[in-house]
Parts: sequence; structure tokens; C-alpha cells
Amino acid sequence: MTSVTSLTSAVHQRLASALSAALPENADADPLLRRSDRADFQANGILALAKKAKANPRELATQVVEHVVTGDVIRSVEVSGPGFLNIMVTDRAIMENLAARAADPEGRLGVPYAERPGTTVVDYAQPNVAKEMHVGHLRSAVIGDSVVKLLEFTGENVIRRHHIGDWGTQFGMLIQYLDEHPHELDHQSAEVTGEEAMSNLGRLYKAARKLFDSDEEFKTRARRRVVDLQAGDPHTMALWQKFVDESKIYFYSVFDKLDMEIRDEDIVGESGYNDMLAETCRLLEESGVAVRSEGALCVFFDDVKGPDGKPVPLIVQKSDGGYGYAATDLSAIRDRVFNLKADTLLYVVDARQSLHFKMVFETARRAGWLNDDVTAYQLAFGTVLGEDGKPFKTREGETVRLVDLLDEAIERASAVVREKAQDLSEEEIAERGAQVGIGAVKYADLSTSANRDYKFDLDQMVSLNGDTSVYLQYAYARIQSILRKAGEARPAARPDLDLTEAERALGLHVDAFAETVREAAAEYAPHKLAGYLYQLATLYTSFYDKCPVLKAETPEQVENRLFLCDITARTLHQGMALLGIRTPERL
RNA sequence: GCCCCCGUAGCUCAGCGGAUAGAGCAGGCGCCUUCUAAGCGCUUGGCCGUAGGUUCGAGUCCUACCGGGGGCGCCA
Repeated sequence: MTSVTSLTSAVHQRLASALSAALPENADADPLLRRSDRADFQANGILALAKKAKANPRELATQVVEHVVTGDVIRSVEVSGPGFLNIMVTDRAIMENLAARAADPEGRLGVPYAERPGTTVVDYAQPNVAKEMHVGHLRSAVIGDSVVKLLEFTGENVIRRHHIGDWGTQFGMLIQYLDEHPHELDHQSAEVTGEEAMSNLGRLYKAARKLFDSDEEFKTRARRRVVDLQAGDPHTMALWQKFVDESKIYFYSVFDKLDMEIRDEDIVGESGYNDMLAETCRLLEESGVAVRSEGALCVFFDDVKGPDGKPVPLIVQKSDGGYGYAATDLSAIRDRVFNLKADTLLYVVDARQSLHFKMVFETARRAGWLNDDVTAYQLAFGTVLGEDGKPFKTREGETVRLVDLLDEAIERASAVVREKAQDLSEEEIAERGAQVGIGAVKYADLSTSANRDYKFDLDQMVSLNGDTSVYLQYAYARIQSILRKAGEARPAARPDLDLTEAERALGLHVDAFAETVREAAAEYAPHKLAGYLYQLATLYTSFYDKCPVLKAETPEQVENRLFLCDITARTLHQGMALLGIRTPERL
């Protein structure tokens, strides 16, 4: 364990001791320590405590102040207002803390691992086979990727699952069509781009759909195919596999554009649970969790009713004997709990599926697959809206292709990079343009809370000023520029120096990185990290403006400020990495 | 009808029961012989949807209502 005790913890500890010394009967009281704009920290806990102990808050606060150990960490503590404590820490404590973070041999800035890490399965980035990816897929992918990284960084054992839509009745239609037109997915050359793969699939899908809707005999043959597929008929499976493989070429190209790692072994689609469906239904029916109703196998809930007031069930098995997606999701839970030994199941899924997951989770609880120790949670995200506040569509009313959106963002960012860059090659412009453009798209998504609807405004996110990813990338690039120009001078913490206001504010904020990461991971809330990083960049930019680094007054101050630059850069880099966003060395 | 989410500056959004509610964009005024102006400083702009309640203290918790979005038997 190489974690560094944060300044907050150090101050908290000293205040808690003082509190218990002043009020022994409330020894475990929380001082409620917060950052403050009136001091480095403020403690709010005394007010509630005074009420409880029937004491005068200000008098109690004064007593607590007398017991606070000052000097090493706390520089001063004073009573303020009705009974708050305002606390200032020493410049030395700030710099020593940062020095310890910089010296972390694991390079993780002294961020502690979770005390009791568990195993979390994160279900995210779930595209559908033979279908184009659109903006809805973007949110699940971007949010899920960041949550995975956050959890892994805290030491959680994370198992990624991409629950792709690779099963269901529409495959009967596709497979039958391919069987009758066997060369539709043939490749012109060995190397096929994702774009070509999707184009092939799209063309085939449309043709198959047209035939399905117009030709009754084809429709019948297609339905028979579904039966063959579920029965595992080898020829049918081989054709099905062609669709999956072709789609994967496309998926990988999109995720590559998103600068996101997707591993083959993490792709376990709906088909992966096919063998478990019958067993899942049997277990539910035998335990009485599910009952037959109108021919279907159903689970009922007291608080789920339809418009007519009648209870609406979760249908596990349809009246025709087929399995719906509830059966698949319930089987996936069994797999993740009993085979993967997960204790937390996280679903990064559209909020519109909340009722479905609520019912699925409740069913799993009744079946005993989930309980107080093994829990499931839907990280629900809102709908992507256009500038008009309606679901994001093109002017013609069609859903927007994800790749088009990403290309547009990259193109606009590249234009700015080219305009600003003095001596970059075309290759470098393309690379930076992608890093800036994709970063902008991701940051826009990750900087607001996931659960609300999300207004997609490319102009705003690629405007490249204000609260966007570029602001953070720019701050990072400026730091790197200084470090490159430092020459002989090396970054070195100088705890004996007095700090300016800008230096103190920056230092205190860098210290808060660990706590922010813990919170963002625990709450599956990347936007808290994004907010922290924006603030960090703001504080750095302010420092940059007020404090000359290379032209500081003394060599010691140059070293100290270089050190502040360096630790800020490392924090920015690490934080951005947890959001899945690159930090170019130059911009 | 029932359930879920949202309602904070003109717009897009933060805001863990704590002091004077914050950012960005947009608007106004300034700042590049000095480490990257994709930047910085100052400034205009708020009955935190409404009404009650809990609390020493409510944008935050509870209840009701209003407005917007979503969901609600065999699609996923």
C-alpha cells in the first residue's frame, strides 16, 4: 500500500480528536469537514452537536478549538458565524503531501485502493449485429468505458460484458436471405473496412426486410429458420456466424475510432445464454417465482400495472414457447453470479429500460440469485436529444449514424488544429484532430450526470473553448511546453517555501484527486471526475497566469513551481485517462 | 390511471442538510515586446417550478400540486 494520507484526512483526524476531547460523550461525532471559500476547510459538525448536547454552539466551538493540535498540518483554526470552524493548513503540509504523491512508486499519485474490492460485471457498449450504431450506443459505450476504468483504478476486479444483440427472430429472416443469396457477404479483397462491412450488412438487411414484408412464402421460410437457429442446426449456425463476424469488423472499426478498447472475449451476446434459457425458466417455474398466465410464463409484481389497472408481468417465456429478452437477462444474471462469481452487476443501459430491469432484478431476488451481498444496479442514462429538444435525428428524420457524428467532430477539430498549429505534419494534425474531436464528444457526455436526457450539440462541444475537453488538453499541453523548456532545472518540491494564493489553491485541489476518484467510482459518476478536472485546469491556468515558472525569483522557486506543474500534469493525465480521453503533448 | 426521470441565470449544466447558490456559452469592458490568447481579469444576469412540512439551518429531505420527457403482456 503506497497510498498517501490526504490533507483532508489529516485535518479530519485532528478535528475528530479535538471534538472527542471536548465532548467525550460524543467521541465518534463527525466534524463534517468540507472545502470552503472562506478558508482551506470548514467544519460544520459542531452546530448539530451543540443542539444534541444542548450547548451554545459558539462556546462549544471555542472549546474544540482549544483542543486542536496545530503546527504540523493545521496552521490556524477559528470559530466563525454561528459555530463553524474555519481551518487553514500550512504551506509545508501542502507541499509535503504533494511530494509524497509524486513519489508514489506505483505512479498512481498516492490514490488508495478500495479497502474491500469485489468483482463487478459491467454490461456496456451493446451494439446489435447487422445494424448500424447510432448515438444511443455512444452513451453506453462512453459512460461504461469510464466506469470500467474508474473501478479498475480503485482495485476492483472488473469483468466487461458487451451484451450484443445477436439473437432473435430477425436473424431467421437474415439467414434465410443469405442462404438464398449466398454471395451477399463475400468480400472483394481480404482487407475489409468497417464501413464496407456495415454497408454489406445494411444492404442485405434492407433486401431481406423487403422480401419478408412482401413475400409470404419467404416469411414462412424465415420463421422456420428461427427454429433451426434455436435448435443449433450446423448450416444455419454457420450462416449466423457470418453475420456476427461481419458485424464485428464494423464494431471494432467504430470502437477504434472512439479510441476504446473492446476485447473479443468480453463480447458475450444474447446468443451466449441460449443454453441456459430453458433451465432459467424451469427454475423460476418450479420455485413458484413465475407462473403460467394466458399461456406465457410470467412473474407478477404488486406495483407494476398497466393503463387498465391490471397487473403487468415480466414475460419470461412467450405463449408460443419462445424466449423473450427477460429470459436472456435472467440467464445472464445466473451466469454472472454463479460462474463469474460477481458480487455487483452493473448495467449501463438506456433509462427507458428501467422498468424492465427493475422487474428482472426483483425476479432474480425472489429466485435467490441476487440478495443483500450480490446486487444489481442499472446505471441508467437519458435519451440523446437534438438541439430542438427532441430525440436526435437528421433533418430528414432518420437516426444519425455514430460514425458520421464522430467523423464530423474529428473533421471540425482537425480544422482548428491545422489553423493553430505552426509546425505540425499532416500526420500529426490528423492524430491531434482525432484526439481533440473524440475527446470533445466523450467529455460532453461525461461532464453531465448520466441519468438525465442529454442535449447533443456538436457546435458547443467542438467550439473548443470554455468547459470542454480541449480546455483540459490545452492546459496539459501548456504544462508540457514549460517542462520541455526547463533546461537544466528539474521539478522538486520545496516544502520550506511560502506559497502564493494560486499555488495553495492548486496544491489543495491536486490533493483532492484521490477522494474524487473514490467518490466517482463508488457512485459510478464519471461527471464528478470531469468536474474536478475542469476545476483543476482552471486553477492551473490561473496559476500559470499569475506565477512565472521558469522566470521565478529564485532557483528554489523555479524547482517548486516546476514541481507543481509536473504533478498537475500527471493528475490531469491520469484523470483524463480515466475518462478515456487523450492528453496530447502539444496542441 | 399508475410508475420512473427532469424542472437552478437568456441557453447548456454543476451543486455531499451548512455561511453570500456556482461554471461554461451568449452580452458588456479590458489584457499578447514576458513559460502556447484553444488563454486571463473584471462585469451584466437568480421569488433554485408552486405550496406546505421536517430541521438550529432546505436548491438539497418529506407530502401535495403544476409543467416537460419516458415507461406500462408476449419487440429488444
